[in-house]
Amino acid sequence: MVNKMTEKNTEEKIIAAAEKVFIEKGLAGARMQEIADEAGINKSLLHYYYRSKELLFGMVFRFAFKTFAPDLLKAFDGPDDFFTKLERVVATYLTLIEKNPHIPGFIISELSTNPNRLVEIIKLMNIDIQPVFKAIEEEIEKKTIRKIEPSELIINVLGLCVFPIIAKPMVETIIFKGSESDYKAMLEKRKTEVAHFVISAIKIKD
Amino acid sequence: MVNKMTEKNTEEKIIAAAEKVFIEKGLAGARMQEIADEAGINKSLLHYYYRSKELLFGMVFRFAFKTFAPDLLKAFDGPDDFFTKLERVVATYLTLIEKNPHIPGFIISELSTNPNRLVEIIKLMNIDIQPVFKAIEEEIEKKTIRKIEPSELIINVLGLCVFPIIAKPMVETIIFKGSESDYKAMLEKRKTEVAHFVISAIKIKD
DNA sequence: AAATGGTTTAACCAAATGGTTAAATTAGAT
DNA sequence: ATCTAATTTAACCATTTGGTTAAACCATTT
Repeated sequence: MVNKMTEKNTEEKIIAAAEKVFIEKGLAGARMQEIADEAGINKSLLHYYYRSKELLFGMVFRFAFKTFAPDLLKAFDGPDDFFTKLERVVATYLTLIEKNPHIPGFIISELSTNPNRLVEIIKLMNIDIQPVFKAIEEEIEKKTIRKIEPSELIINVLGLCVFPIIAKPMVETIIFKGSESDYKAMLEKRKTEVAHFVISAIKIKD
Repeated sequence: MVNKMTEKNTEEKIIAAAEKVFIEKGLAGARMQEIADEAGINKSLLHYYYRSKELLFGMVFRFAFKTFAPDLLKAFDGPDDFFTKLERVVATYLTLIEKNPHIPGFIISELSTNPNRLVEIIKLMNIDIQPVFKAIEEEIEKKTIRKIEPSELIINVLGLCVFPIIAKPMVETIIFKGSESDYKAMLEKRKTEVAHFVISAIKIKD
């Protein structure tokens, strides 16, 4: 056993480096040599452990997708009422992507150039949003929220969470006149404000 | 004069081809040869007319940005009341990006890898969202909408418009189980529903 | 300590890629 | 018709890039 637990072994170093480079530059923009340099190893080791650029990229992409796809849905079961869940989902998700701000854009961008990637990945993951659909429909029946297509509500919540992060340069430059601190403050505020906004759009008061 | 008005001249053919290829594949993924093939011309002509890949890309990027940045703001002046404007802005913008669905993702993605591009482009364009800020603040004062940060409202509207289009593969596959017609119907519906959603989130009824 | 098998490296390779060049072609002016 | 200047093309070039290979290295077993 080489692995001393304290320092990463080669495979881990490669994955960490590949994540960094691929997520930052995309499949087409990434260079195998840059990944090797980032990992501090010889380029041949990339092929020794992962065969090809495409295969290594696949690892990174699946990791990224798995990290970001399911958390949303899981957060939606539990005993709390719908609005509390919504608040929790948004706060959790925004915190997660705030820590990995390049990943949503990476996934969207790579899927845009190669939507096929999604087909394979979904086979291995079986994502089921049916429970979320059901939860929304129940609220509509209970008349706690107004009639709305569940798909529409889900898309809205996702868009409100993801957009300010993937569009950071534009938002920061144009809306906040280049002030990164204002941008960050906005992100922080959205952890509560997005749910607040959505709830005030759908809640039926009586 | 070579130009017969009916058929595009070489420069135009190049730009059209470059738009298609760059917007589809991004700067890093695009190939000069592919652009030449798409335009039906010799690769040397790309350099003859536009010097380098970077310069040709700059043309395309500025065109894309100019097409998509300002329309939003312009639609916001006029005599109509705030909610009518909002409805019009959303419908207009969604129609525009529906016809060019790859452009928003293209801009976001390229700015993500090189935010510096935005700095130059803003010099040539001077985008001023101040009027929109003001319009929102006035509505708040008039108590037609609840107290909300203007930046927050703008970001929300943009996110609700842009997200379902840039995330098409995910939305279509996961939320609509692969049904493109359902996806398209959703987009169509959003031309009115997004404004409706936003208005119900901010309107003060009395 | 010698053998073994996994790991790592330097050197190398073929294909791809952005870009150049010089010749050929074309269109308009004289 | 001939000249001229812009346009277009094929051939070429240097560099980059993903990938391979064979030798070196190193830890463990015997």
